[in-house]
Amino acid sequence: MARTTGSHSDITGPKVREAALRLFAQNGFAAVSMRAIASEVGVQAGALYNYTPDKQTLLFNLLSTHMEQLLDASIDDLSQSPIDRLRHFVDFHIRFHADRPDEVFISYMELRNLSADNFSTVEALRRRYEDRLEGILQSGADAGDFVIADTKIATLAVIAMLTGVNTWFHAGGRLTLDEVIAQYWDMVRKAVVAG
Amino acid sequence: MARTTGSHSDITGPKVREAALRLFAQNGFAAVSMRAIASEVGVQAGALYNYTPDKQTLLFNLLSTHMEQLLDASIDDLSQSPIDRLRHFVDFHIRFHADRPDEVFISYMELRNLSADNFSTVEALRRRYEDRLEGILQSGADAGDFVIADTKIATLAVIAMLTGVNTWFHAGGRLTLDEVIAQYWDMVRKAVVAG
DNA sequence: GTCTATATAGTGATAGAC
DNA sequence: GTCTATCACTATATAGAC
Repeated sequence: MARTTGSHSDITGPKVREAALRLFAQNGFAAVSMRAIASEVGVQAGALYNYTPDKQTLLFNLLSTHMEQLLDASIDDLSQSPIDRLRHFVDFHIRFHADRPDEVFISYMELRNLSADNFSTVEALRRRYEDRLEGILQSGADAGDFVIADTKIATLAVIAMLTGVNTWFHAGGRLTLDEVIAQYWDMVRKAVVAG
Repeated sequence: MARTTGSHSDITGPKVREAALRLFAQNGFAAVSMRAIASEVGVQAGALYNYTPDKQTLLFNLLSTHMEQLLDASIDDLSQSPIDRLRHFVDFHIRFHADRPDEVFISYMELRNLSADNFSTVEALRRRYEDRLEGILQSGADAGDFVIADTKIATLAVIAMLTGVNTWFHAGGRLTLDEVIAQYWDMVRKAVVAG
């Protein structure tokens, strides 16, 4: 397949998103210039506008794609017991987030830099993910497996606790991810059962 | 006490810090200009430099002051039982942070905008606070009151969970702060005792 | 598709008048 | 202590050549 000289859309597009993701995570959306992204990709700033209409859309695409992948990957098997569904959620959440530190970081840090419309879209996706965990906790509470005063609070508490792993975990550190997951599962399990 | 016309140092100084805090929390350090801060205070941009040598120092002072106040206020009574010390920590942490949403927010969001030296200073204060909780958990584990696989992980998990309250709690909402604290205490207590 | 050049506007910080 | 004016940069985004 012959290609016009200088035609690299299929290569440059992903490189722009990867560079933007890394730089946004490292320095913050507002502190990263289009020139800095272009420099990282190896093109001039003007060329970036072949791949995004503006800087705002670039950020939005990174965040919405991440949230959609999170929702696609988080499968809740309703045929299992609430305790098994919760165990799976904890394992999945920590692994998925540990694999994508930059995406997770900007998803928390750069929400306020989204336009109002874009924020609503991302926020709706986040709520759907939270609802998935709340469904598990509610099922367990209804079945008498869990003792939870308020499932919404418990949902937010568990997610905050699990996502916090990303602020300190690094592969090759004192503990393996399996060990970390085991202890978090132990704490989450105890926190929601009778005690 | 006579005062020279235009001399408002004792008023303007705090106003500058308050405006910077509010704007940094709302829009992010990098997105807030000195002109925007000045406008909020009611002076021209040049006047701000009577109160801070530069924008970086303004951020640093907000963060370090907050961390020092946190450390000063978090008193751990070693004569109490580990469970009572932990209960007090949970209650204190949630209340202190709920009272200072802007300070807490920028303390997490703007760490990367600190210079290397300033970051080290703030980071050291944060570690001292974490160590306070880890001391409680270790005492309880040593006494057999708590069952904790790794006290460092448990420390980070509990702090992440408690600080997460700030992302959603607003006074006057569905639940009072007392109710929120009661449920978080229930979850934390169960998570660290035998189960 | 990428380049160079540019329009337009904003930035942190400083100098000197009052 | 605050003002106005300004320096030296940097920003996003666009136009038109190739």
